[in-house]
Amino acid sequence: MLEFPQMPQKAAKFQRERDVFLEHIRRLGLRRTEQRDLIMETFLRTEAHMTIEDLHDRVRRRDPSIGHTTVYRTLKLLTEAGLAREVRFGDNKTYYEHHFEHEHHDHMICTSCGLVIEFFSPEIEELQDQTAAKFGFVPTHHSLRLWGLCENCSISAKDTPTVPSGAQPRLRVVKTATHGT
Amino acid sequence: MLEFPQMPQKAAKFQRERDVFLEHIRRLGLRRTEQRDLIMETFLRTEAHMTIEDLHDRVRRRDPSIGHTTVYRTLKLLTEAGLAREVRFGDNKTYYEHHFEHEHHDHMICTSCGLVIEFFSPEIEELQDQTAAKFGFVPTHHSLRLWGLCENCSISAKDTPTVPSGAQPRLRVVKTATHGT
DNA sequence: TTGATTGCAAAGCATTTGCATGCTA
DNA sequence: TAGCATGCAAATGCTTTGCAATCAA
Repeated sequence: MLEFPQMPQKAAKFQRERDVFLEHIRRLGLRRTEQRDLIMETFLRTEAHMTIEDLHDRVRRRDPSIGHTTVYRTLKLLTEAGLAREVRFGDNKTYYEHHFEHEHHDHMICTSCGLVIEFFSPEIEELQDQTAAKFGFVPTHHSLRLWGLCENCSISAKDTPTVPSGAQPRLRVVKTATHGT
Repeated sequence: MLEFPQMPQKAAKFQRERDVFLEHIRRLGLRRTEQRDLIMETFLRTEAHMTIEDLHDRVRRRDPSIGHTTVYRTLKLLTEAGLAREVRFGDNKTYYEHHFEHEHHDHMICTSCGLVIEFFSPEIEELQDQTAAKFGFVPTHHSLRLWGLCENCSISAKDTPTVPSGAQPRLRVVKTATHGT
């Protein structure tokens, strides 16, 4: 069981997420297993975008016998249940982020350091709907990603006019900064 | 050589595109070959989003000996030269679209019939920049995709409350409808 | 003549599937 | 006890790489 000392609201949220997962499994006539519990718990306690491989590594620290197939299958269940969401940042990797009781948001990805900023703009959402309406299009969901340089990297770039560049940066930091305009 | 009877402006554009490609190849110290010419020409004359496999099929109608590897490599050159652009519509396939002298645009994808609508909204672009600026983020490029039902499919859905659904639709139509608000 | 290009086969990757064994309910 | 779950190995599907033969400049 996940423990959140001094963080009762996180513990409560985990309870709700676990209930959603167990209910999803029950509804499909599936079974609760130690592996699924461990994978769910590990996913929920990790506050970052992570790939399947990241998650598999973390899970194996607690149970080295778990295979990657089970991680794939469980992450699919978590996604179906609304606890996880797939995201892609253009580096040909599939990342997963927490989705339960998370507001919809979009992403800015720093192509220099890999920082990912989550943001939300009600104005952009509104304009998307208006634009879609002009084509008689009824949107159900969307994806907006901005690539560029984050504040730190654009300052560095100013200091060093010659862009070092070279290898693609590994996405490594996640800064959650959701707010309206 | 591509021929465009009664369409002198298309012929002229093809000239410019071919020049860009040849110049790109020359600049890199590479060589002009029949295969590259044929692939470029086939790509340029096809007015649709196409996968590598689509393009390979078309190319083979004129020269069955061309291998898929060469198509991959040439499409990479075309992309570098600014004539092609990779796009993804969420069906796990990589599509390529014409990019040369095309205005930037985004996509709406009908999840029922596969129609792809290209659109452009200066207001959305402006708001993206403003939103990025709030985070000190300097965007270089972006991707916005809206999924939902196109006009025809949302009308059909009204007539038939029970959505047939089932298999994922194959993206099959491209309607170019670029305009501002 | 030099070195880039080609097409085949094979290798890589990420993800999925088949299947015998193991384990929930 | 029935049949879902697991983990391995193998199969996919897409893309890239190694390499010998070929060809452009």
